[in-house]
Amino acid sequence: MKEQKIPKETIKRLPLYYRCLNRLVVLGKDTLSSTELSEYLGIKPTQIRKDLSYFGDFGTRGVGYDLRKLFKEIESILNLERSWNIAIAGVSNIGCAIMDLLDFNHSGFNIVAAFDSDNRVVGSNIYGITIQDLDNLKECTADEPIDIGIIAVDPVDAREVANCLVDKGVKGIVNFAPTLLNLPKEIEVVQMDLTSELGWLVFYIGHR
Amino acid sequence: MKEQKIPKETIKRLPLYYRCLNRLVVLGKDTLSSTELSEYLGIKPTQIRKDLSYFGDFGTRGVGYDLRKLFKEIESILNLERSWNIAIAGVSNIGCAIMDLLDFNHSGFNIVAAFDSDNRVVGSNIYGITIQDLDNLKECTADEPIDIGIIAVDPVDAREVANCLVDKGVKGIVNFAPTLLNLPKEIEVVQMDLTSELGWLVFYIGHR
DNA sequence: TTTACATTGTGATAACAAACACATAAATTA
DNA sequence: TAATTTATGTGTTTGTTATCACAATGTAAA
Ligand SMILES: NC(=O)c1ccc[n+]([C@@H]2O[C@H](COP(=O)([O-])OP(=O)(O)OC[C@H]3O[C@@H](n4cnc5c(N)ncnc54)[C@H](O)[C@@H]3O)[C@@H](O)[C@H]2O)c1
Ligand SMILES: NC(=O)c1ccc[n+]([C@@H]2O[C@H](COP(=O)([O-])OP(=O)(O)OC[C@H]3O[C@@H](n4cnc5c(N)ncnc54)[C@H](O)[C@@H]3O)[C@@H](O)[C@H]2O)c1
Repeated sequence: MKEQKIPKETIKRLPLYYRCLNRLVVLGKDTLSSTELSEYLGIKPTQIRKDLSYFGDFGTRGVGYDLRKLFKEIESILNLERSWNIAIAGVSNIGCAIMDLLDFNHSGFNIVAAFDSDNRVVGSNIYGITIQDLDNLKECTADEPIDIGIIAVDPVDAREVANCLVDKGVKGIVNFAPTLLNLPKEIEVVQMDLTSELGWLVFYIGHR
Repeated sequence: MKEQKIPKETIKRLPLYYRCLNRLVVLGKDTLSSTELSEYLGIKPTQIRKDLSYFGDFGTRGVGYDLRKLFKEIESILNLERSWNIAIAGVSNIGCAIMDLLDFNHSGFNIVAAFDSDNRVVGSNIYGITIQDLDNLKECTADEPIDIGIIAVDPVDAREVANCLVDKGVKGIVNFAPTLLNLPKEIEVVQMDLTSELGWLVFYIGHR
């Protein structure tokens, strides 16, 4: 291992390794080779080893990796040892699906607040979280800091909501609305955009 | 313009250009420079010009691009002139959100079938589509071919459903379940995976 | 018509990422 | 204990993508 700039693509693969390892731990496996992992993930073993080597020498030559140890290492690299507070804006289909997903997985991502502008849902309780009015987002002084905001509101409202979330101090945003957000560059933004994905998908499907 | 391999990253940006252009057309704009588009999208103007130049000379030097013409060109490149038939598997939160989104946008993506295994929803009608039992997916001889399948079922069922969809002849799959699909390589797969995205997001948020 | 200016298209270069070849080291076998 | 096998870690090479510099070409003003 050598100090070196770590490719973004490497970081993006780590969560895949992490989840796969997690499942194998649950299945009671002990040791794992890069070749075996590569068969599960469809990622070449040399790629996996190179990715891991940016962070340390986790394996044993001739043997492979200690599954639990490697899992813990990746957990630590990704900052998944601590838990992260999440606020959800827009508690309709997508918003509920996410509350469902994160609550069920108790994955270290805690939903600490949920907001909606629809009076019919404000005040109701989902998974132990009381849905607040969006104005509360603007004004509330949260007990716990919110680390990440997830936007699942109507596309026309996404930008305003994003700005509110940034004002509240979130460091990252996941945006399900097909709306480009113009945020300070220190805020990490993940755009989950079905229509765009379909767009490039049909390019490739059509060219065969 | 010259015959040349087109970067995948270029293809992935085209839908962003496409949507932005669409909005500007609606706003009644006529002409657009790469610099202006770059301000909307946060993509460098040279990048935009290079991307477009793989497909032809669409602009006029000193002037810019004819908005409508460029829009039509990109539509044609991405194969969005024709419409695409989509089947949805799993009509719960995510499935409904997608039916909602695609139905509302009438975007050239037509939902022609929807499947679920839950007897309580099978037979009910959403947006004019009757939810069918998953067994129907295995047996039905569809009137219209299904081009793309969207998977929004429970993670443990995703693989089986994916195989059914492939048997039915889909050329591409969008998978919302956090499950890796092992499909023939000629099937294009888009993995929409919130947990993985959160994984790499917190890496970067944590390292500041 | 000439000059100044705006904007595109592209070859060349730089930055980034993946793949490869092989040195290294542990385990197993003879 | 030597030879063989297995599997990691990494410097080098190859491939891909972004950026840059600038020639080409159009518009508008002098
Ligand atoms: N990325 C994807 O895969 C994908 C798929 C489907 C839909 N979407 C998008 O996700 C978003 C949510 O879709 P949906 O079907 O779950 O929701 P929806 O469109 O049914 O409703 C949006 C919800 O947000 C609330 N809302 C609207 N404005 C708000 C505001 N300013 N503050 C707080 N809450 C507000 C509404 O009251 C409603 O509950 C939409 O933008 C949609 O286009 C994305
Ligand atoms: N990518 C993301 O952003 C994201 C976010 C939230 C949830 N998810 C995932 O999306 C999927 C759907 O989540 P949800 O909350 O909409 O649904 P859900 O988990 O509430 O229910 C799944 C639906 O699929 C149906 N189903 C289950 N097995 C099926 C089968 N074999 N054939 C047909 N239908 C079947 C069920 O009857 C139910 O209607 C889950 O896998 C979830 O983990 C993804």
